[in-house]
Amino acid sequence: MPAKPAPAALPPISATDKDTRRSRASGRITLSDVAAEAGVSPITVSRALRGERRVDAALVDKVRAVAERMGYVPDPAARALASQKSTQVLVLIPLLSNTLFVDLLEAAHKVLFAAGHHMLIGVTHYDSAEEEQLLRAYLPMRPAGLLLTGFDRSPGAAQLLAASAIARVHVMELHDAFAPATVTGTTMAAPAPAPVYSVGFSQTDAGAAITRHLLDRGCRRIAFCGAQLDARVLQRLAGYRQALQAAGLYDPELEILNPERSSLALGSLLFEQVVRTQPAVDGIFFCNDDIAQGALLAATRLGLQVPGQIAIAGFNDLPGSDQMVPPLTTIRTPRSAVGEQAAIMLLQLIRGQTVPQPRLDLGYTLVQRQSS
Amino acid sequence: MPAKPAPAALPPISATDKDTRRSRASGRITLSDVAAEAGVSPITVSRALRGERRVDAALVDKVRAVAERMGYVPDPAARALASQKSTQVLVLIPLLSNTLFVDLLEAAHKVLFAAGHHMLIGVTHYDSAEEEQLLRAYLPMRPAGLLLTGFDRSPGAAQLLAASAIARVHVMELHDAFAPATVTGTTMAAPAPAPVYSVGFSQTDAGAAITRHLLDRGCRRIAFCGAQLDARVLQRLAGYRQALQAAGLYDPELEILNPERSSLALGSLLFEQVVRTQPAVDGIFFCNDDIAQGALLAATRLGLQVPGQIAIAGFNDLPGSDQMVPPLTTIRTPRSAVGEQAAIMLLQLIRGQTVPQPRLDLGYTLVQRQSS
DNA sequence: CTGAAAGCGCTTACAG
DNA sequence: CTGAAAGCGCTTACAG
Repeated sequence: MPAKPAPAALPPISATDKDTRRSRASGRITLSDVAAEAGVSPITVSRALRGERRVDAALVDKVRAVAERMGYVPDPAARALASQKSTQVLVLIPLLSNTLFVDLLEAAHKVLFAAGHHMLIGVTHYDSAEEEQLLRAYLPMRPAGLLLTGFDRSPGAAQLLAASAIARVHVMELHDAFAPATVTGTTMAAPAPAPVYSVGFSQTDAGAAITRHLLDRGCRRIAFCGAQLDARVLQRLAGYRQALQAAGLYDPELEILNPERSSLALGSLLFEQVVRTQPAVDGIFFCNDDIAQGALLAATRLGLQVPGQIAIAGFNDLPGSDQMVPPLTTIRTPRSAVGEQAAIMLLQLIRGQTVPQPRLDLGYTLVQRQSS
Repeated sequence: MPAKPAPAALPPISATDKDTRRSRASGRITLSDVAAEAGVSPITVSRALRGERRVDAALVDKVRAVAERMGYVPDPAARALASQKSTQVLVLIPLLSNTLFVDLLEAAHKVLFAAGHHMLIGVTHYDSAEEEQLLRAYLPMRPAGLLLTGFDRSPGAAQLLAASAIARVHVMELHDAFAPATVTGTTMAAPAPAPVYSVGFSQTDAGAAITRHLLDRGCRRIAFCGAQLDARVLQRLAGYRQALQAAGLYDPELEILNPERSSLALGSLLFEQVVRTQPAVDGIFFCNDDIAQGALLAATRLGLQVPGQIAIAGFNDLPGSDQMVPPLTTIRTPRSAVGEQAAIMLLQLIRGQTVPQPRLDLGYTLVQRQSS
């Protein structure tokens, strides 16, 4: 029961205990305990421990030493209540079962944890209603900051965010640099639109790049297989279209779109569908590596030569893609760097520092392997 | 800035604003606001909203209606400070990049979220020092409960837990039913040891079962390939040994243990190692599906027949195992059920209810596919 | 640079 | 079943 480790002696009998303590005493070492021990006021301890400037350096050292010796740990709840701000950072991602987001989370966690923040992870399952529900549940916890995936929100979620004024950074997509400013129609100067912070890369450009790669490899009838159909998949699709239209080889018949969750099994299915219904296809761009991996396995089962008869490319460079037979050509996405840089940007916002690049483009890399 | 959505009119000038409000007013709707509106005391609102029994039913309805209409949301920080307990549940898992734990997390989240709790996820990376650091960081947040993986802890972590008295459930392993009670050596009756709560299955039995399956399929020289070498992998290894010793076919030379993180690439490597150094091996039990999948890909590359020349079995039934060529025989582990049941058990502990089965065995299933 | 006072928004424990 | 008082452990805002 006691928060402090039990002393070597047996615990005092409860009656005695009651006499000694206040009724609600938690047994916890508080700021006041440290203050009394150090011979200063609680506020000074508070300031010293938080690293506020205007405290005598010698005092800071002393207070810190005393706090350390007493094993003092600040109470996050009390802190949050008094300061109206918690140490938590709310991170909303679509799926935990996608390595992409796990890598992002790990990288962000590292930066935030080192800065004394804690991550509260919310999984939306690509469902904007779920996302809104999570925001409704977690925003009252007054998170210090918010990390969101992309820009697609329900109107309700957008309103919650607009009303909250919490520092936030969007990841994996870049904010449209030329978004129209909201015009108020008054004679007063319209307030500058709140800047939108984003860290990612152009999904559209990346989609175009891998499509051009397939063209360069000699493919002429290139299909697009998309699952999930979230905003980023559709951006990759847009890139695919751009590239094929520029080459004069675009054919809408070759877009295979399936709203189901991306998986190896779905990849096999989509591959078989393409092979059956579009036998002339000589290359496929899969919107994600897992469906591309499923396609490679299906090709093995069917005895089809990759890339001899049909070239295959994926997206994201997920684990295992380099192990496939043949190894998968793909786009490597900088998700760890995105998580890290987004966390750094968020810290800058939380601290009220200026952010050098509100729209941080981290690019992508074409990884050519043997499947194309 | 305001927590309420901005009114249609322009915001008042700040001087006026100052006159109207207290200096630290957050603009938030509080319990007192609801109480004033409903014509009762704040405590009654508090009790009504939390569903405490001893409040008049009609009053409860009224208070709830008023709270709803005003859009009142309780402040978690204030609640945590006053009650000395937060709504958070701390969940510590080894790795987020393992589907196993993600499934567990999703299932636990569902139960806990529905009960008004929030999950704080900590990733230990199979490192007990990291785990201890996470406990040190998160225990001061006074989580309502704890979900831990297995029973391996550093002494420091064990001490933190022992001193905290927080409700906790261990997952994925079952607590040893016959753990020795700590004897104090005093003449006083030793206090009954605190019960340990666990939800999982016997990793050892499951390891023995899949090994026996390989024996049943006619394999006589069966190798064990283990990566990561955490406690659960070692338990599977123990099961492997039991089964082979019982059959009189145990050979320590056939245990290939590698402490590296489990991955497809490592699986390929281990497989090639077995084939090269132990050509007589006719079956391999891989401690996890991902290395087994890598082995299957390596077999494809090498042109080895599975199971004709060598049978392969995995563990956990991870995504993609059913898609491999040939599909992978494995042990399906009930991680979603483990997450769900562990969450339910934790809620019972948090609420002070009795737990019908402190040691909940959810079993496992042998899934025979074409790789064996 | 340091501090006394007030308050953050709830719940506990005690009365009635 | 309802409430007045006190308090949870911090920080803010104001003085000096």
